[in-house]
Amino acid sequence: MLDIKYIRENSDKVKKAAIDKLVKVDIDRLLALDESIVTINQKLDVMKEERNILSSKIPNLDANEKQKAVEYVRSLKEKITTLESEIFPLKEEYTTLMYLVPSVPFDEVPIGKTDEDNVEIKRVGVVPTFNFELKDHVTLSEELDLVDIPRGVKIAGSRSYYLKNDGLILEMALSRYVIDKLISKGFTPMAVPLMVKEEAMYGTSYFPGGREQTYTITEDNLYLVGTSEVSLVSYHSGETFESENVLPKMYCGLSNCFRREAGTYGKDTRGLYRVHQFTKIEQVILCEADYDIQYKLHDFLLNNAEEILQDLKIPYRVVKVCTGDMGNGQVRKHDIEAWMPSRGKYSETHSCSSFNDFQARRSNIKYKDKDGNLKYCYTLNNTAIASPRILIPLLELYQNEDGSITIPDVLVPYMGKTKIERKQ
RNA sequence: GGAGGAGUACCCAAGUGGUUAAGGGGCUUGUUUGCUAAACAAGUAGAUUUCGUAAGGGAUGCGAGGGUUCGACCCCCUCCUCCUCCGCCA
Repeated sequence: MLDIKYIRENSDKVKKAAIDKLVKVDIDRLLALDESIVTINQKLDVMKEERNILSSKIPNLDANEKQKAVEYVRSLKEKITTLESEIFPLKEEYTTLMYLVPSVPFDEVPIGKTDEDNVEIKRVGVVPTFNFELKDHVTLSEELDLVDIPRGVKIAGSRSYYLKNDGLILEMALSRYVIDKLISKGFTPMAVPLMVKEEAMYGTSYFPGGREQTYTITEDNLYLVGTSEVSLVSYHSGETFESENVLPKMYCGLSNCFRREAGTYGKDTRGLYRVHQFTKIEQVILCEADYDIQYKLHDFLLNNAEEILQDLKIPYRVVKVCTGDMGNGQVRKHDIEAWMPSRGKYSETHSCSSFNDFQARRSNIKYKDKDGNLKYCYTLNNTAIASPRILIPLLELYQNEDGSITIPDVLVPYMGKTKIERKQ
């Protein structure tokens, strides 16, 4: 959510942002509503003041005067009620529009419509060549009994799977290695609620836009999170930090993530790339409302993810995400795409975003600055590791001609072995 | 799941329909005394928004949202949170 004052004073920028982000929202209508609401509210305030003054005098009046006064205030009350019923639909429309208004991306963000317009800024690592025919992760994991997709589909429908044997251990090893790394960088590790209230979904700006991607538990009015970012950002919702000295707050959340993947029917159907339920460790930072601080922390988050891929010796590229491929609230975003041999291309494994105060405003997270002013925090997040998607490059790049998988060096201590081999 | 109770400021807590939401503790400032400290006095109800160059005024605000009323912390409804007891349970 943006500050209405900002929208009033920068309507051209906001309109351009909406066009660039492919968001349909009528800013002129919003501003007209804002003006009407303010005008009516002013009238209401004057009438309410009169009502308050008069009604407070009523107990001291004699019977005759009292009756007159009550009648007058009653008529005043009717006018107030009428005005309030006029303003109500305006406020509703205003709120609906406010939730749709996107944040204004930084100037550096490329303008474009889809992920094809994202701009590659670097490639790291060398795509290896093999002198034998490569198997894809589905074949490898079937042969080594690491994953069972057919039975996942039998039990839970399409895009479902079982992780088995060293497949599970590998995921746990990755998780533990990543958490240890992030702890060493100052993050507080957390396991988070996977089911959250609607406020948390709105507060992190996944709602109203992302409703159809979200699993709903109707009976209890709860929602399954698509990322622990929802729970981590909401952790401090409604709170005010007493001083900027306690910032930044750095958290990493381990969670299962649930995504309906509505509208992706027929897309990425093979294997573990696009599934309804996965495991992810997410980095989240709340920081001061300062461009430079946020900028540096964004680069820090991005670098952490890159280090993880470098440790795993997975070749990747980093792209600047274009306006059309950005979320509503994001002002700067980078994706990291890992090389996936079976897809023959780099594909997204990490996504790093800065929000300015877009989420903090909705979640009401503030801090008191040096001068005692209350300000909304800035929020940022990035993937640290998401499995099973990361298993695609991992299994495919670490496969050997005999069908075994070499364990990356950094994971050996967590796996307790150096190879996954076919059971005899 | 069943039966009760509670939510007021940084903390405790009074307030059951009427002007300015008691009182403690803590905190801040001041006065006093040789120190730790004590006593006394004053200040401590946030936050949002609107009008105004400003000084200052208005509206909202007692867990959240509605309702009744001329007027609601107080009465009614819904929801959230916490506590006690019973039942169930990894």
